[in-house]
Amino acid sequence: MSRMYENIKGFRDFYPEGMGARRSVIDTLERVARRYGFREVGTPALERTQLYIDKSGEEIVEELYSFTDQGGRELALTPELTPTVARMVVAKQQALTKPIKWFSTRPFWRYEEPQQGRFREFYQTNIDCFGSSDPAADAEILAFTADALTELGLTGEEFEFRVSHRDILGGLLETFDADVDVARAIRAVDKREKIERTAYYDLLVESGLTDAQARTFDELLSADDLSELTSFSDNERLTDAVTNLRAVLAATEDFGAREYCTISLDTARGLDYYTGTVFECFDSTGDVSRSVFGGGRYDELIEEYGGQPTPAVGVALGHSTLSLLLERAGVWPEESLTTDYYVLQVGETRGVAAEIVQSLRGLGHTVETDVSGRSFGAQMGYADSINAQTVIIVGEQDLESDQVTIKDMQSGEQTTAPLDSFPPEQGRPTYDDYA
RNA sequence: UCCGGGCUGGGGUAAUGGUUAUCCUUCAGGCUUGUGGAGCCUGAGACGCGGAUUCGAUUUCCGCGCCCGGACCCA
Repeated sequence: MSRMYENIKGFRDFYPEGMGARRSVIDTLERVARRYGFREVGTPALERTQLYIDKSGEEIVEELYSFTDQGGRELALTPELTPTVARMVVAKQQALTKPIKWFSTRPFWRYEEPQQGRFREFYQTNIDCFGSSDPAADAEILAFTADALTELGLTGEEFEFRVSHRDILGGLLETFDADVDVARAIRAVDKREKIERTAYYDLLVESGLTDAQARTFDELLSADDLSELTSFSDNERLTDAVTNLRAVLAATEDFGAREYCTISLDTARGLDYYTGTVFECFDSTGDVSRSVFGGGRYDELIEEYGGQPTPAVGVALGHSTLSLLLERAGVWPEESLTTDYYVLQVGETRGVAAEIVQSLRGLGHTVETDVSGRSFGAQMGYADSINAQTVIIVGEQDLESDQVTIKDMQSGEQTTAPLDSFPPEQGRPTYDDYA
């Protein structure tokens, strides 16, 4: 049979084995988020297109799945969470106690060309904190992220957070010349590691720096000692940024996350969205070339959306790059089905079998039984294919002596258990309990 | 939007301008209403879509779609 309908480019199906692995990753991320007191929010798949135009400009529309609905509204599938949660904060600002700490895991959509680790429909877990400008709030986001990754099985050997501050670049550029196109220069910095050195200087010069300034600028960015910056200039924006970054790093020390953080001044994170701390997570081994995910502080967005001035900091963990990182580190969850029990029927034993099945399910176990009228051999083959740990054979022969047979599928050994005490009131009965 | 490489049963593959498209695996059933991961038997299942050239196209050419990777972009 030929395929009637092809996939939509960049959209993926997840079958049970792979979905099980994804579910386990999501559960881990969310479990850690809950420990930090982040609360889950639910958000719509559609927003008014204007929400994104206001934040990112008219050009953004071509990156969106946007359309006019039957009521004439211009809508778009959400390409990211931040505008939505910002809108939510503005809508109920007075009612919400601060800090507002939220998380959510859900799909987003962008009309882009798929590449490694990038799809048109992709999943993110977003963590945001609104209402605190204290460095501890930034540090808590970093600490959460570090805890989540280590809980997934990664170690500090496998990832690093490159941390910077937006005003370090901005302040530094201010000291050179008022005419520098800061956004353009920052975009150049973001490419620094990807392009030729001369091309990088060219980009800096295009943004308004002289050759000599470009060289000085580059040298200062390479410094891992923040005091080199403050001794170069006493520009207030710059020195404030250095002070703030130091405070954030000191707080990560307190939360036990400092060891994962590296000062990396060429971490810029795209356009002028962020206002303070910015950070990206990278694969230390270099196998995943793009950043795994990123976050930072955006203190002005709530006000821009019509709310009271409200500082904010957050991170978005993209599941597609995260799964690349986990796979290459060898800690991606196993993609196989598991089943606690298969209850095998032989002859007309469905009544008794169903009772056992429902009792085991009542104990919280995953239990399957025959729903196809299959033969003994076929049922055994099916039990094997779903990775059943234990098979309970409910056969006419067993019932004649008021017993069931319990078979351990790993070893192949089997024994019998009395029908009137199986299954017990609690626990997870196996072959070993009756051998 | 642009560039490169792909596309043959569910997965992996072979061959071919002309008869019934190869093999492995998988799936379903059976040998086997009382034993799965071994074997045997039977069955199911494919040339991505459209157009052109041709007596004839899965094969050649063009367009499109999808997949993989890259550029741009990365909120």
